[in-house]
Amino acid sequence: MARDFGVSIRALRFYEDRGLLSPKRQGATRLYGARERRNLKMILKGKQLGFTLAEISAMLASQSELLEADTSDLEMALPPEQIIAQIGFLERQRKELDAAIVELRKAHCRLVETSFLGATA
Amino acid sequence: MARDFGVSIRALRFYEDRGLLSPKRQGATRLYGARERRNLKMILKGKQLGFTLAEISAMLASQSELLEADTSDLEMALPPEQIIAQIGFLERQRKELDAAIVELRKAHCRLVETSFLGATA
DNA sequence: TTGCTCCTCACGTCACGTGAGGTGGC
DNA sequence: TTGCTCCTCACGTCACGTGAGGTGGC
Repeated sequence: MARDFGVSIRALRFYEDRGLLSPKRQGATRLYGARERRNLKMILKGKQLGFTLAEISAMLASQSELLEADTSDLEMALPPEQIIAQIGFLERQRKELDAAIVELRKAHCRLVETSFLGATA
Repeated sequence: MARDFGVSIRALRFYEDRGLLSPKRQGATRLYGARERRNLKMILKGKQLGFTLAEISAMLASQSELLEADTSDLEMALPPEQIIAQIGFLERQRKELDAAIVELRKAHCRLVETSFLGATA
């Protein structure tokens, strides 16, 4: 049903298990409505931004509490400090990634050099 | 013993379980020698560069096979194509990280703006 | 004796993947 | 009847963390 979103059905079950989704049931079969689609959208957005499911769960909760406004969904559920913290977290990761990439590039260059030396020797 | 490396003892057990380390035993107590220290160094280097333990395991194996040269340890155990592949892999991750950071920054700006509006309104 | 480190299970975490075995409706 | 999708356990994966309960040597 809701695999227009490109997620596995197992993932949907898992989100349901964690309380992030709660589709209606018709017997055993799950029925995903507009609300579930909105929630799934937020889940995927949140994941893409590097939040854990626990954090996303909190966002969904705080969102359904103050369901007055209807902002871009995401930002209304996020306290600014959490955004700052998340940015810091992601930037640290990026630094580590960059360092690793640089080092691998160097290693590759050295390998190419030495193989040339070996070929011409 | 070998927590000069800043890894948990559980991690050492785990690496041993995976066959990446094989310390001698004196009764039940493990004795980590020079070889284990070298291997642990490679493990940590490999992890830092984003390789899985399975990949690192293969490196260690191929390294002990051709234990003739004694290059910077790391590069000798890495076929160039694998380096290239790993660089590509890490760069894809970095792109996703960058996109997420940009989006979070935008969201934060919008939040600050609207809170100003709210304060002056 | 107290306190320290070492040990071995073995379950918990994170976000799912992957069968195993069974059902409903066209 | 065949084939399809849906379902519910429940174990597997990745890299460990975290007790529970017991031992050796100063």
